[in-house]
Amino acid sequence: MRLAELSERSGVPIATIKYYLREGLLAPGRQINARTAEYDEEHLRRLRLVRAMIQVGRVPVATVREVLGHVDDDSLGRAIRLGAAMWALPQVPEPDEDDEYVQAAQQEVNALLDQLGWENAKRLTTISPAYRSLVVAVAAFRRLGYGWGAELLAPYAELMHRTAVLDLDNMETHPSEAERIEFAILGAILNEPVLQSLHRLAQEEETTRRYGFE
Amino acid sequence: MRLAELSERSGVPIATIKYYLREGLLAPGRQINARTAEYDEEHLRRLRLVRAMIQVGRVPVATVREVLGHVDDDSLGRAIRLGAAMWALPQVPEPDEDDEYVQAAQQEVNALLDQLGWENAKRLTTISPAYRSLVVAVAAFRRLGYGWGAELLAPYAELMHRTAVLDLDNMETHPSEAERIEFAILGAILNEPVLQSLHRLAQEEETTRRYGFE
DNA sequence: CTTCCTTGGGGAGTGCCACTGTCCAAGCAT
DNA sequence: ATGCTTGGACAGTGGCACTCCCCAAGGAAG
Repeated sequence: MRLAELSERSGVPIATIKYYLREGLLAPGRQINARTAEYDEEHLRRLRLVRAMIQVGRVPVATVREVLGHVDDDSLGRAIRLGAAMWALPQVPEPDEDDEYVQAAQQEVNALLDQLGWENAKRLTTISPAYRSLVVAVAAFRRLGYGWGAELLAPYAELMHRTAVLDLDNMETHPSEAERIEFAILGAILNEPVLQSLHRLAQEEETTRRYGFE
Repeated sequence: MRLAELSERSGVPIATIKYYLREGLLAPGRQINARTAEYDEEHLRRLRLVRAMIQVGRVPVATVREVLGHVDDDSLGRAIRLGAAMWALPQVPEPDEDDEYVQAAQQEVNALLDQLGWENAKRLTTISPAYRSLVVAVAAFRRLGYGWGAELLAPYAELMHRTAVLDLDNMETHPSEAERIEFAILGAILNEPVLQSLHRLAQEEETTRRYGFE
């Protein structure tokens, strides 16, 4: 298929596809002659994945390129490829280690991990972006005068753990290793908008149950 | 306190505070004379809230202004003020009603709401941004060939509902109505980074439990 | 064969957004 | 009085995700 058809079937404007090609998010088509290139179903699939990451997952273009590099790298083990996808996701600014609120938040989060018995996560605290962004968020609450301690966080963490179990159970229903990897990476990125939307819907539902529409 | 001190105590650069003042995110200080203005603790608190929304919550400046307008509007009822905060949050692009995947996703989500008995949420489908962004995310999955039906979504929705119950329970521990409103709005915005981080941490924990570090 | 339209490539430009640098006149401190 | 600081205004700046425009090569129509 030509560029025009690729554009039509994916719904992505031609100029944007050219941009993705230039940025290395999409492999070049098979060159038929100097001025014609041929694209196949695999290109279409990859293009849709890129679009989903950028538009639904709000992943920056540079990060998409990085994530796709891991997807295509057969030399990596499974945990590494999963980790590569999640760790490349958008991050909040680095926590300022000297800030007193950040230090307090760190202790709070560490206490939480102890309380939950998340030994593996504890070992990753120095490098995990998820740990760092949690610290930043908790510190922001504390700065505003809201104690957001391990005892309040724990029930949330428990629920999120169950969510992660669902994620991995779903992933394991896929038969082939390659498909599992793609689903996991896709899931790590696209699940979050789904969860966020469900959370907001649930808040609307629960708020109106308690207080009505007014 | 002067601008310089406000900057120092909040950690926000002076130029940025000036920008927020211009954008109407922060009330002007009490004018002492033509070239001096005085700020108080309330300004500091508001500034920290603005910063948290922008940096941790990734809320656009225009949206922050809108949300703060609702926070300060005493004429609104509680549910409206809560809704105003959540509905102003960043959105994915509008779903394209003509797209077949979007239509299928809509039916899927409607079936889910029926199955869960979320009657109130169902009544809001035409206007709720959360509903629309859920549809967009589910449609993106379907376009990539992954069925993401009500039966798979339901357990996630159940967990998110419990999360929302925790949110509102926490909110109700605050004694005054004004404080509850502020906490709810703040929570709606800052809770999401917390949840997202916990989710990723839980995924890391669960992945390494199942597959080790490799 | 010639004219005209289409195609893919590539660089430059656009629009948005969150800042940030510069300037200026008025205060204040010494 | 002199020089530093302050608050206000406005014009950049930089990053990012596109998007426009032009070009030369093919192919189609007459």
